[in-house]
Parts: sequence; structure tokens; C-alpha cells
Amino acid sequence: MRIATWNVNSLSVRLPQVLAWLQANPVDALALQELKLTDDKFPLQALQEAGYHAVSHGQKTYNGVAWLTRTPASEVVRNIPGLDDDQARIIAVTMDTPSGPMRLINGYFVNGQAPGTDKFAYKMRWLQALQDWVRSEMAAHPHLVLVGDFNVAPEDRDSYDPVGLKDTIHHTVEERAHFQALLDLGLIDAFRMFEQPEKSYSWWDYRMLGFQKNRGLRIDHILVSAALRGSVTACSVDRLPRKNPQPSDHAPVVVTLD
DNA sequence: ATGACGGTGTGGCACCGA
Repeated sequence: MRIATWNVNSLSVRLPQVLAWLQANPVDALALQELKLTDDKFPLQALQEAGYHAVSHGQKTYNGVAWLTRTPASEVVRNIPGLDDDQARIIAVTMDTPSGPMRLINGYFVNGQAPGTDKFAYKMRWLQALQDWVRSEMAAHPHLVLVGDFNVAPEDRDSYDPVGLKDTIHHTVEERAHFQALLDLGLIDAFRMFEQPEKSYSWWDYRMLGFQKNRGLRIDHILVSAALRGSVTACSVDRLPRKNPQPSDHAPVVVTLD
């Protein structure tokens, strides 16, 4: 079984690439972020014709998340329960698998702009609410995967310039502590379970030849619960879509489970 | 220090992303 996450930076623009990628990579579930469209504009039919069920939590202009699944999804939750949030950043579903139900949480985490700003304070509040909610989700669902665009580079090796960017957004002690707190709940960073190429990233700035120079960040993650750890056999970034004409600035991350 | 690129909205640019 394969599960993937991809920040597509506008599903309207990227739909042909998503369909092409799914044809080449027929994963069992794909989490999308930054749809930048409302649910009434969600391309449900095209995705169904590609063989996927889909549930979305859309929003105009910004944010928006969705799950595409091979089998129908149930127990759909949109946004963090109890958090008053006008931004569409979370969608969670349960998917039946051969080894039982699996809880799939997809997040488009807050960017945060810069430490000291209102947006950074919102990021901290949001991360705390997420942590509290994920804790309860894990108690209810032993087989759980938390994926998405975390907007956090967990360690120095996840950044092309950890010295120059020290304490800037994605690199702050506070953001990294929140990422660590998710690991402390018992989640495991699937990507780091395996040997990886040095300077592995999932996002590259559109500007200044960021991708060509591999000036990127690893901010898109797949975390798995302890009960799933033994079944994870691979996890990697697929850089190919970043080479497309009109690419998203993010590349998909894929995990394989037995 | 700033902007660089790309997407969106309703515009002649501003805002946001990371």
C-alpha cells in the first residue's frame, strides 16, 4: 500500500499533473494541499474517472485540502475540532485496508511568515491545537498516518542553508519543538527511517533557480504511528514533477507500507 | 536589505506563499 502527500499550489492549474502523476503512481491514497478552490469547483468527476474517491475541504484563493482514496473514505473531519479557524487546513478520513481501518490526517500547516508576527502566533496556536487533537485521534486509531505540508524543517539537514536561515521561519526552535512534540506522541518520521540522499528536500523556491541549484527545504512529511512502523518499507520524495513545465513548488512524498 | 516566481482576485496592481 502506498500513501502520498503533495502540495499542488492550485488544483485548478495542477489537475493535469495530478492525473498524470496518479497514472504513473497509482497510490492508494493521496493527500493534497493548497487547492485554492472551493468545494463546488473541486474536480470530482475527473478524479473519479481516474479511479479515486475524493473528499475535499476547500477555500477560495488560499489553503484547501483533500484526500483521494482508492476505496471509499469514512469518518470525515474537516479542520481541528474545537479550534475556531476560518482557514481550511485539515481533512481527516478513515480508510479500510487489509490490516484494518487506517486513520489518515492531512494538514496544510500554517506558514507563519516570520517570528514575532500575528501569523507566527497563529501558527503556534494552531500547532498546539493540532497536537492536542492528534493525541486523541491516536488513542482512537492505532493505525494512523499524519501527512502534509508541515511548514517546518525539523532539523538542520532539512534545509539548504541552516546557518543563514537560523531562527527564520521553518527553522525556529519553537516550530521544531512542535514537530518534536508530534514525534513524542509516538509518531515516526517515515522519511528518516531510511537512508536518504544528502540534501533531500520537498520544496524549492520558484525564484533564483531554487530547484536547479537544489536550494530547498524538507517541509512535507509523513508521520506514522508506532503500530505501523514495522510495515513501512520505503519513503521518498518524487522530484520528477518539480521538473514539469508549470510545476508546483512542492514535490510529492510517498510512503510504502506492507 | 530587497527582490527574485507563481497563483489569485478583480486589477492595472497587492497580497501571500516559504
